[in-house]
Amino acid sequence: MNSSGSTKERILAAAEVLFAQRGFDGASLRQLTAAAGVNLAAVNYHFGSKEKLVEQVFRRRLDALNASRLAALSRIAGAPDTSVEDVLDAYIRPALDLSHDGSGSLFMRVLARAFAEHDDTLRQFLSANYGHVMRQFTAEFARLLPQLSKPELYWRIDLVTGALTHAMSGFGMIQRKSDVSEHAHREQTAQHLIRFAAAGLSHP
Amino acid sequence: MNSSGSTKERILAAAEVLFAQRGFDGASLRQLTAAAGVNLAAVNYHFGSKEKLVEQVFRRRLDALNASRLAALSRIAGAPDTSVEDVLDAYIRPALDLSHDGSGSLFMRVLARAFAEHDDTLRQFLSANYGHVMRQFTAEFARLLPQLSKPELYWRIDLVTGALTHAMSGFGMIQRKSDVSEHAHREQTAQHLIRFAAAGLSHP
DNA sequence: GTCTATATTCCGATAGAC
DNA sequence: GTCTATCGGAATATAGAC
Repeated sequence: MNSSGSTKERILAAAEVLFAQRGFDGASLRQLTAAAGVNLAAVNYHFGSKEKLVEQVFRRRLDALNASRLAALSRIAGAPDTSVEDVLDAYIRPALDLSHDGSGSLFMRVLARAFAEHDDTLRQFLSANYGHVMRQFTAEFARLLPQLSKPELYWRIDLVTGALTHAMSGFGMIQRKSDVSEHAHREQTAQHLIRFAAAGLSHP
Repeated sequence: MNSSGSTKERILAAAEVLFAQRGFDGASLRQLTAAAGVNLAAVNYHFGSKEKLVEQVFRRRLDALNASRLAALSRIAGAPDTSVEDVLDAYIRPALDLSHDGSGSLFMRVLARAFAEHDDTLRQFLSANYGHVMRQFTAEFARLLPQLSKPELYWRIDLVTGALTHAMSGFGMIQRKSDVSEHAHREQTAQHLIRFAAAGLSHP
């Protein structure tokens, strides 16, 4: 018996794992369809091409992830007692929750690869579909850090993005100790990230 | 007429550019030798395989880069008036200087790709050959930040590495303005990086 | 929708002439 | 050391039977 889910869904799940492990070029459709337990031709039938499959791998996660981020942000944006840490939490926690559900944790690696790829097509796709999320978060940071000039704020957010991508994709040197549960480790990661990023954003 | 340098050197230079642009899998030996103006068979003759060529691309830059970092560190390590910013400067400035010389700036992208690849062979190579550099810098940070526990310090250095890799490989959203010279832009990058990282490392 | 079979292109690597 | 020619295989993609 094949794993659960439709053919499309099984292809997407297998693609996420293999793209994280081997990259977009490194993972072939043959490996991918074999892992999904579907026929080689199924990818082109359901998605049209490998490139379109890549887009759908992003869409599957990012639609929910960024909606969750914006929902969390809307609950605190503009409030008088909101802190920089709160805004960072709204951005980071949805990604953390994602990593609890099965292979979701690997998606952050896929995202990190997309950053490193510098592929214009992919970057335009991400910017066109999810750019408004970053803009809303930036606006809230600007409200909370009025002493920073626009260029200065952009610099700092850019550096936070780097630290965040690095940490969330788990390619740091810190390895989870075997006596720490996966959940506790993720929570610890979030706390370190938030405090570090808040310090970097807020320093005089 | 072919570009300057020996065949080996021209292959290495072309490989650096293409690996940065297209990745290790994405750049083929055919594109690479065509760009270098050498015969397809030259790569296997001079390097043995594509994988060994990748190693040499790293060696060509990292030997000098890390020697320069350690030299800068040795001039300040252990001194009573050394600051966290000084140590960060010792680490970052050599990478900055590298980017002044021709295609050297692209090497930081190659390095960022290596991080994203998660390839064990490559990671072991980097750790075995250049791990001592990170250890010496970590020791100096530990001296300057005695209030931090070892795990806490490792966390923060890891996050700094993420921000640094992100910024130095230039895939941030901040684009250089046309009225700012490349040199001035790099200097500005370094200043932002150092202050940001120092804040993230030192916060209570 | 799923399959087999195949078209076409490209890959890394090497043999052997010069 | 450099070249041509090619091997053996794997890549994406598609045509057409079921």
